Amino acid sequence: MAAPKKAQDPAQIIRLADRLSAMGTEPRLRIMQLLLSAHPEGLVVGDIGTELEIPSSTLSHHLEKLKNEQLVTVRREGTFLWYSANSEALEELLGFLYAECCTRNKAIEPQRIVCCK
Amino acid sequence: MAAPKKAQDPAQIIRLADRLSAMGTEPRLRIMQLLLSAHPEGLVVGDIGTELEIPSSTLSHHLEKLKNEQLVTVRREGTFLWYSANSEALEELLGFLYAECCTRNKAIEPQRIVCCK
DNA sequence: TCTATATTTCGATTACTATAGAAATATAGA
DNA sequence: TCTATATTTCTATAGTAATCGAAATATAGA
Repeated sequence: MAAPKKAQDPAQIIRLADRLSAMGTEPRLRIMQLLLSAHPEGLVVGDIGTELEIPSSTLSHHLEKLKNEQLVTVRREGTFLWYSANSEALEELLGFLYAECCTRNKAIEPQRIVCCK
Repeated sequence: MAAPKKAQDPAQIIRLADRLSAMGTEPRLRIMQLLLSAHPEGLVVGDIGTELEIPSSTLSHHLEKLKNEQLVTVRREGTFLWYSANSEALEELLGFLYAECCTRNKAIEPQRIVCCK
């Protein structure tokens, strides 16, 4: 069995950076937010576009980017493509940030993330 | 007193997206990681550059970007500029992601972030 | 097969973003 | 003031990314 991925693993850092970047635009962050609110079924492309008022070709590019970074998954049902948030990728990302900020270092107290509000 | 910022606040989404984007390159994610490991004192620009092998002009641009997004703070001590991770901005970011994934929606179980590994 | 609808791909434009050498600026100390 | 060191700004280049209308493709159903 391979050793667990460390935060210093160059490939992991690059993957995490790419995922942060993929979520780092307003339209795509809204897409992720919307898909999470419809988790785990997800939403059809057309409904995402209608909800967020994004032209279909633009939306298609954004979804492709999120898909390339494994932040979303797709399944086809007839003519429709259902996009869902990929909780595994989000877990890795959130786990990394949590570890860096709250565990490996003590920049943020855990209860400020976990309990409050 | 102003109402607490909701996740739907357009300005907050844009700010969070900009911060995700700012951390969304390998060099800048490494810078943040390094600054967190030296938190709260932070590090001098030259030491960051030496550690990560980034030319000074390139590093300066990366630091400027992180500073513009409030992800780092700077203080001068003589000739040296000390950069530190800004835990408040990181807390907002981590809090948002945690809420979207674990609280508002149930895409990830909290204990998968908080306890494991 | 023909039509309607869903989604992507094409093509083009525009605008950022990362990079880094060289020059400029800032501070401390002699 | 002069020098040394730290850091930024200038300048340029190359690559990447966001946008979206129009055309192409995919699927279902009549």
